[in-house]
Amino acid sequence: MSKESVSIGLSAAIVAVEGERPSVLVVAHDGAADALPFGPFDPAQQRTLESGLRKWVGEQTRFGLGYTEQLYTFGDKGRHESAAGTRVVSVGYLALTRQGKEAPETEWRGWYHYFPWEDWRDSKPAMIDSTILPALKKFVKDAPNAEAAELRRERVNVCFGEGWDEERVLERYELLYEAGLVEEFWRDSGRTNKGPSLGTPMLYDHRRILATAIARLRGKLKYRPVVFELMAPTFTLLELQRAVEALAGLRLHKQNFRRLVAEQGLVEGTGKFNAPVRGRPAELFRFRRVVLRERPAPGVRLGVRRSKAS
Amino acid sequence: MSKESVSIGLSAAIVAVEGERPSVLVVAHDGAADALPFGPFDPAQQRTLESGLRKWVGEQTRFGLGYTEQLYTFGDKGRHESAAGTRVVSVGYLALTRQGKEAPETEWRGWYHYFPWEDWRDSKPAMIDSTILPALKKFVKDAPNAEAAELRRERVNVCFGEGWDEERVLERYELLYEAGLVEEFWRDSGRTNKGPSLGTPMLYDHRRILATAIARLRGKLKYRPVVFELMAPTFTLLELQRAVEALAGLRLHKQNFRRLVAEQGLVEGTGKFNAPVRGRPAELFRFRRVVLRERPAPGVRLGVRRSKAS
DNA sequence: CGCATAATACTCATTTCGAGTATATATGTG
DNA sequence: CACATATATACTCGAAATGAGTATTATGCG
Repeated sequence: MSKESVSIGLSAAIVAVEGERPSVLVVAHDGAADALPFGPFDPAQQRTLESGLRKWVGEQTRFGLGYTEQLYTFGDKGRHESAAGTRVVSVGYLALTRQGKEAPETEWRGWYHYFPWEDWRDSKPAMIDSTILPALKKFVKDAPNAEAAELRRERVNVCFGEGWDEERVLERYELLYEAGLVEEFWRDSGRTNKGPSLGTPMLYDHRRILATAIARLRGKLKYRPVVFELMAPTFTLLELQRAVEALAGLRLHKQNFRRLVAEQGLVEGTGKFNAPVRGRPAELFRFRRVVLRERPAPGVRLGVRRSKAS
Repeated sequence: MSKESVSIGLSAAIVAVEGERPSVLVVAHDGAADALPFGPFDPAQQRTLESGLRKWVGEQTRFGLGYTEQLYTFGDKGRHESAAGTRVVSVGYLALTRQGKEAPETEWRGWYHYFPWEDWRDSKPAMIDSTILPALKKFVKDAPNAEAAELRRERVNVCFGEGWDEERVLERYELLYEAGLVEEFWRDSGRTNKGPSLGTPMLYDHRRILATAIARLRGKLKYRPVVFELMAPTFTLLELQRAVEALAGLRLHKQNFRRLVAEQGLVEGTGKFNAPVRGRPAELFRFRRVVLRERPAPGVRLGVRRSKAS
């Protein structure tokens, strides 16, 4: 067995929501592609991978992390190599925080810059019908044989066909990658893209890690009360709804959303009210930490709405 | 930064179901603890982590893997160290297969040997009330301070309290580990256990990886048709139900289970029937692969039953 | 035939879900 | 102040999903 050294890298998709904008902390040097905060894992100093993560994220970004969750470990050759030629295996994490002032070299960026097709809040993004589906149709036709074409057709249908499943963020990104619709595909294969390039590209496989993070978060929303990690200590129900909508990329039915949240005992009123610009003042609520004890799987069930009316 | 070398290990929880027994492929040397098939990742030879996995699993166990899924990457100090003292970071995988003849050195072992408290099919396992809860009560009392005690109380309640959530396999194992109720805790801390030791221990952190695998599989069952990876090409609905029950560790309501499976279009009848020992013959069904195209998130929803009757 | 046993079909009450209407409380405008 | 507008909150309604059960059908066996 040959002896080639491996090093472990840690990347984190650090997510916050500000009003209606879900954002991710990126390291942006001029000219170079945006990157997720990334650091090496030092086995001599750190007892666990996660403590290593917390340490250098703290150093690099001055952020205290709240909820963190490991996402996936990527070790693909060619996707990420260190200068010395050692193989880098990167472990991706999702971390939730309240948006604060970013440290030097980093900035908050709305995550739909990277995934414009994932935001269905206003309406179905036009690019899906105008660009994505035609290009994917071609991708199906270009399959090497009939069986492969059938497989591709199924994937296209599951990802972008009838019945939008907001959780399939990674599947959609991977499909667009294979179809050559995102810049990373051309960069990784060393060729030049002559077709459309969707969304803002990122360094290495960081957009894939971010896709994994969004997918995981959208799923988790429904059965664990993770949104509250992103909210201020008190908030109105509409603010909470907007945060969930921002993350899920969908509009929710207001009345039903409040019913669900209330029924599940996720929040309690504070008796105080906000001072709205117009309209009736809304009560400020806080998260009821006790539900973690009371209910086996509390989460913000979505209560999606399918019609147009509000 | 000190220079300590790291190596990557790959472990796989290879799962099959035989009748009512969910089982996992283990490497069992006499005397030594059972281990998951485990091998080093050779960065020089392998392009991706998964291809590395497939290669040595094939060599060691002669098994072709079907569905595989990465689970989690563990790097805790002390939980797994190589002879040379290098730090081993292990990437765990879940793989599903149909049970066949095992290769030398490996054998199929029912996974409830390792997690006897997870099988609620007959009834709530007696050990929970007789052993686990009393010991955990003591664990809560032994907390260093009141706040820690409260945290521990919440965890105990979520893991073993009212409302069994069959997916929390990992959380429960970790809690039992910290409370010193599984052998690995004492082995890892170099002390001798004088209290109860629950379930069969495994090498290194393999039981933790297996717990992660079971948790993931139990979750996935409900929204992806993964059970069919474990079934023969044709099967009766009761066989399918028994497989799901075996994995989930719960009994389901027969009539409702068939309604769900049928309504979702997961299976189609073959027109053939089995030859039962007694009773009316059951139709043999096969998995309808097309649902992967038709429905966004097909899965075997459970239809849990809460009463005793069949 | 008359059981026992299992498969399959059908019924029913309750809960959940999506959608919508109604009412309450604020601001701003003429 | 009356009224339009905007937002918050409460309540209603029908359709579908869910949990639980009864009824009927098809076998083998004594």
